[in-house]
Amino acid sequence: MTEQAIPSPEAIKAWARLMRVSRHLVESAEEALKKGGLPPLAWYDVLHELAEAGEGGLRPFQLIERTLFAQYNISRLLARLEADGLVEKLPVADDGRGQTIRITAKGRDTRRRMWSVYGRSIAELVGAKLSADELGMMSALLGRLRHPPASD
Amino acid sequence: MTEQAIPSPEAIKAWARLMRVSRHLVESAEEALKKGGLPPLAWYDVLHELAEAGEGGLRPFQLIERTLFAQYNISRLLARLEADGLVEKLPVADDGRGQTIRITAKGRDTRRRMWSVYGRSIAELVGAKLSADELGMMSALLGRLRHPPASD
DNA sequence: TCTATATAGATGCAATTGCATTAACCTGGA
DNA sequence: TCCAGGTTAATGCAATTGCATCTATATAGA
Repeated sequence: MTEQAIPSPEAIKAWARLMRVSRHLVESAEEALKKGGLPPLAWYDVLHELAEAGEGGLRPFQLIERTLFAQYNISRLLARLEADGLVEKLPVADDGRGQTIRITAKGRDTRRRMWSVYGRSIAELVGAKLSADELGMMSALLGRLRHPPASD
Repeated sequence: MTEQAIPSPEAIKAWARLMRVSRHLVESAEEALKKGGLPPLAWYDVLHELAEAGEGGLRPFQLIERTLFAQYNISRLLARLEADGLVEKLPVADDGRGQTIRITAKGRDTRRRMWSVYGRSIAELVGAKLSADELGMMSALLGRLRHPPASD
C-alpha cells in the first residue's frame, strides 16, 4: 500500500474493473436517455447543478469546479443549453467579464424528465445489484480514491 | 435491493462517486501518458489485448468484444495504429471479409513504454490508497455490477 | 494613473466520435 | 446454382472534443 512504481495484482484488477464497469454503466445510462429521446448525461450534470443552485444561478467557472468538465466544454455546452432555452445567461453586476447561468422553467422540466429515466437506470444498474450496506461500502471505498479526499 | 424505478439514496451516492472517481482517474492516467509523450489509453487497451493474443493476433470483432469500443471506433483506431506501425493487418485464410490484427515489435515496445507510465498511475491512484484487502473488496463489489456477471 | 499580470469566457482549427450507410463476403435453404 | 439474409469491416458526414489562442475585464503594484 506504499508508493510503488509497479502496481500490485490487486490494484490492477480493481483498476480494470473500475474502468470497464464505469464505461459500461455510462453507456447503459446514455443509451436509456437516448432511447427516451432525451439529451445526454452531460446535460443532466449541468442542469442538476443549476437546479440545486436555485435562482442565484452559477458562474461558468463554478460549474467547471463542480462537474469536472473542461472550460471550453462548459462554454459550448452552455451555448447549446441556451440555444435550447434550458438556461439563461445573465450579466454579473460586479464583474464585466462574467455571467451567471440560471436554469429556466423549461430546463427544470427537462431535468425532471431526464431524471425519470436516469434514476431508473441507477436503480436497475446499481441499486438492484447491491444491498444498502454494500452500496455504502462501495461509496466509502471510492471516496478514498478521490484526489483531494474532499467533501460529499 | 429489488427492482425500483426510484433509486435509493445509497444507490445514488454510490453511482455519483463511481462516475466522478472513474472520470477523475481516467483523466489523471491520460494526463500522465500525455506528459510522457505517449499515446492515449485507448491505444493501450488495444495493444494490451493484442500482446496477450500473441502471434495469432485477433480479429477486429474480437477486439470489440474485449474492449467495449464501438465498431467504427476500432476500425479507425486500428487504422491509426497501423499507420504508426504498431500493428499489422493480415488477410484471413477462410474468411475473405476479415483480417487478423497482429501487434508488431514496435507495438510491443510502445505498449511497454506506456505501461511504465500507466502502471505507475495505477499504483499511485489506486494501489497507494487502499490495502490489498480493500482492493479485493472493491473488485468484488464492482464485479457484481457487470451486466453479464461474466468472467474475470 | 498606468502597466503588467491574472482571470473569465469564447472560438478557430484539427482530431475524434457517433450515426447511418455501404461494400464485400459468407452461409443456409430453395 | 442462386438468392436472401447475416456478418465483417470501412466510410461520408455531422456533432463533439481537445488544443491553443484570443478578447475583455479585473487586480495589483510602480
